Amino acid sequence: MDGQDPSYISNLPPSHYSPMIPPLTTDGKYNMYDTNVNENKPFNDVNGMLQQIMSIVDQSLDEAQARKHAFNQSRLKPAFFQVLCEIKEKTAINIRNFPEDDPPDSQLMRLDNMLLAEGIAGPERLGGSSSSSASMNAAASINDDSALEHGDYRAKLTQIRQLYHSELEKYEQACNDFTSHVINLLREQSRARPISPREIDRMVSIIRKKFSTIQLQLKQSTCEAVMILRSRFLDARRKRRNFSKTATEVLNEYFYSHLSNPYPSEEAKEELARKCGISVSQVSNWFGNKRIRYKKNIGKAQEEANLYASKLANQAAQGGGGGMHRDSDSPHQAESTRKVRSRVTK
DNA sequence: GCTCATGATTGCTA
DNA sequence: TAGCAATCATGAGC
Repeated sequence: MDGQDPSYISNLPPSHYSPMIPPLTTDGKYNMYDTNVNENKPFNDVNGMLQQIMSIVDQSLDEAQARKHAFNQSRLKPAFFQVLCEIKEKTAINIRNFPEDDPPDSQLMRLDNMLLAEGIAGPERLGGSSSSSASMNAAASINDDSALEHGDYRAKLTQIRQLYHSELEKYEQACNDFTSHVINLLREQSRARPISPREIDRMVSIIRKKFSTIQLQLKQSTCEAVMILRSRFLDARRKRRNFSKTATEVLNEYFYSHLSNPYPSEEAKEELARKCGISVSQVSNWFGNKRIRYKKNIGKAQEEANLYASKLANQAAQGGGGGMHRDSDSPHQAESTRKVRSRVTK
């Protein structure tokens, strides 16, 4: 929609324009050379103003500037432009209308939440993210190698965070620059064209939407980078580490001292996890593997069982004790004992 | 490089 | 949902 195309006016009911608009020529254009139109006619009626504007493209730059200046001085100009703005609102401009109060994009919200959770977005936290830190701490508590990797992980996460913020800043700067440029341009143009403040707002909104699409892509690629980093550092299969000797001993001691019921309760698992510096799920994995491998190789396991039995006997003789509860401490365990015995003899 | 040990994962069952 | 069984992937010893 520009000021040189009068088509939107011709679509209006005659009451809107007939007294003002010059007669149309046979090819559908306005007769710029109508004898009633004086080229130097001052901007003192709407018909004349329209004619002056329509013919402005045929003039030299100086002439056009002079006419534009005179036009801006006209007392009718504000009302005239207001009418034209209303016409634009009611006609062609509606095609470009879009809902101004879009619901928040769910994908964007998911990405924002993830970036927050990973410590990429939001205020910087010591040690990076809380969730990833927790999982990394569990992994890193076993040995120094893991601790080093933890540091490496955090360094890489910080790198991603810095890159994300620097890119985000660039996008925001570019968006603001471009928006203010367009606003200035439209305001300048509004001196000679019917551009309402609402139309400017709409244009700003369009620009912001375009830039937010770019931001979305940035957030997506940042999330991907974090995912790749996490899978590289946290993929347990690739980074499998044997538990420390102490941890294995603690677990074996519990296993063989509860051989008839090698099913630690949640509390026992937590205690074992704390003692061994591993997670509860690792304790569960260990007992799962241990039970199945014990069952498969009961001969060899028996030797190991004897070893731990004598060790426990020594501890008992010295008045020590492992601190963990023994077999048949509870009715629940007695029931479990029956269960495991029937399973092992399957 | 091969073999065995071992921690983790997956699919299934009760 | 916990546990079993099979399997994968990696570590460690030789």
